[in-house]
Amino acid sequence: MATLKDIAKHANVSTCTVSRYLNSNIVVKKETEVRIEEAIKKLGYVPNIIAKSLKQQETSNVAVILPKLNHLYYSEVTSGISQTLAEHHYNIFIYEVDNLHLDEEGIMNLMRENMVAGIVFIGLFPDTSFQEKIKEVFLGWKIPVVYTNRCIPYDGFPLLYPNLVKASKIGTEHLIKRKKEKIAFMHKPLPKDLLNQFLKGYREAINRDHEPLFIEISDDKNVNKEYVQKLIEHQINGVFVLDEKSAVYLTKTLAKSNIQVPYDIAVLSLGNSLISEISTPELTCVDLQNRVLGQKSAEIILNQILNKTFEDVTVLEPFIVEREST
Amino acid sequence: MATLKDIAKHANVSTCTVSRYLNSNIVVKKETEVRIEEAIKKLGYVPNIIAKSLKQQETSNVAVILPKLNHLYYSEVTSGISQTLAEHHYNIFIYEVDNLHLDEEGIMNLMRENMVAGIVFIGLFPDTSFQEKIKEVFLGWKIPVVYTNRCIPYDGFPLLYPNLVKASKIGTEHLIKRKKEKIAFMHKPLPKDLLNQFLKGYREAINRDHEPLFIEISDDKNVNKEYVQKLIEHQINGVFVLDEKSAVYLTKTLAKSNIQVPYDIAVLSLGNSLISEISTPELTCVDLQNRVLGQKSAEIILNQILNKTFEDVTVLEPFIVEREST
DNA sequence: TTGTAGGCGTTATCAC
DNA sequence: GTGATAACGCCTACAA
Repeated sequence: MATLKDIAKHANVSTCTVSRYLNSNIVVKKETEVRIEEAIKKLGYVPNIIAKSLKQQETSNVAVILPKLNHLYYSEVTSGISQTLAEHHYNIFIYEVDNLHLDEEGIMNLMRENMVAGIVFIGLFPDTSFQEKIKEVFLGWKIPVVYTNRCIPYDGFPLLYPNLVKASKIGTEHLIKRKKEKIAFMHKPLPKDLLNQFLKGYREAINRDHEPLFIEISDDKNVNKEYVQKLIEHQINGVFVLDEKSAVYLTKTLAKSNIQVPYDIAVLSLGNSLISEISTPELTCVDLQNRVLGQKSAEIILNQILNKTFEDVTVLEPFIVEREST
Repeated sequence: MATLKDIAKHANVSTCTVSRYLNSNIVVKKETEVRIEEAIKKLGYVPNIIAKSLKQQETSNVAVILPKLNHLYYSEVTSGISQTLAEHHYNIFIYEVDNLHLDEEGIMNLMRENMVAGIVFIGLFPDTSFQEKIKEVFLGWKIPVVYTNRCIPYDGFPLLYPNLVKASKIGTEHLIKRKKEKIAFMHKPLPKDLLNQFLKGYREAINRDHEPLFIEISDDKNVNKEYVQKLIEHQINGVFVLDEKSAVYLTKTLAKSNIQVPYDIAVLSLGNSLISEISTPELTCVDLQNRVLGQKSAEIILNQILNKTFEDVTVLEPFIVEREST
């Protein structure tokens, strides 16, 4: 494989002339340029980024760390990241933590070993011990970090997440607008602080004399008649479901119970992926702007790398996508 | 950041002792080991893979090149790749070609620049001009390559795909077993060679006096009543749909037309993602083993890297997953 | 068992 | 405008 040296020799100039020409650091004589270009073409020269990275002590690789890729949420966010990074000629490493068999320390060492230019954590590591590790990386080793989609208080490194309080609020308001005033919340097991945010938005929207009904779906189950029974008992006519898959299974179960969606009970889900779109009936939902989330995450990483300013906390505004289920 | 040199100095040994100790090339005196370990811990040493890669002229980064990540098919295959590669401590680069704004030459140069250890192409580049480029990379520059999920004749580089003829055959057979003998094929626009494979499997399964009905769905449309009308005209009672999303929209449209699935018309889709699972009714489908496809793709790359033997062509066997739509 | 030194392909600091 | 030379951090012959 041809190297810079080979090009230099072939073009009768020094390596540094070639290097500077390629990086547009200097203007070279037209004649020199021609000879260099010719040599590059003839020898099929391609620069070696590894050598460059070693010399410059920085790579153009950004790591994305997430639980799993084969999920519409994560792949959408990641695709957004990938899009923005590609525009700036950065490469993207994917790490699925479940596959890594590494503890937090191991993951961080992996990042350092590979000299990644930045790290995007997506919705991960609820425990605070890891936050300390991330802070260490961010503050100590000065690796740009973004924490995407964990709604935690600001703690020294940039955060980026959707406004969950508002998501919950506009979702609830939408149901109320559809004359569904007895509204239940359905959700898979969830950290308490998250749940509190949803509760807050819900409270802001709801009539104060309406007793909220929170229904937690076991992690090992889908929504079934048992859950629908609860809805009936409480004379619920609107349900806000915190994940799309559960929302789908809810509508399925309602249909089997001869309960009409949205006439008897309206269903609104959080998250607007293909799932909501293809469900029967198609689900009205709160769009959390997943792709934008990814794009902005990448932007914040890039701004850090390029020493530009960036927001400590970026909050995305959710919006309603109306379909058939409300 | 501490380097090997620092460790060596701190432990009062030479860099090469440390290096060889770390790479388990030699056994060192217990005492030396202790001193080295102590230095590593004290200085927080992490090896620099970039420098290592430069020296060894090889990286442990494998590139996955695909059209888009935010799709259940691609993300599932990629997750499989990621899983197997992670087990062998390889990193994975993701390149979404739509975002790259690079022609084939540009993509290949990117691979060389980054000195990737291998490349997995997933379902891409139907035109043969690019096949030539890939062959050049594979044979000329000796970068391990796998071509995943393009059912083309063997042409010098390893191929890996599901048995589409069989997929089509067992799908058709399943419909026949359910007493649905007037079977239509529905599909989005498709390269002719692919279509021929499906046709072949179909022919092997079907009664010879049954005239096949192929329905192509416009790229800009979902299945609608117009298509259902065709089914009725031809007295179809079973449909084999070549993509899950279309299958879902077909069942939706059938429901709206008061046609019962599976009683009046059975529907069977190709591909077993979450989409088939959550559709109403849940779709019987042909599982193409997407995750396994990814895993095996990674294995073939690894075998090439490690100079082990590997199959030129690997064909995966599809199987039926029975749900409610047949 | 351990040390010395050269080089992987680049860029950067000088000097000319 | 251009060139020589020294790094970047690691591995590895070869030497001791």
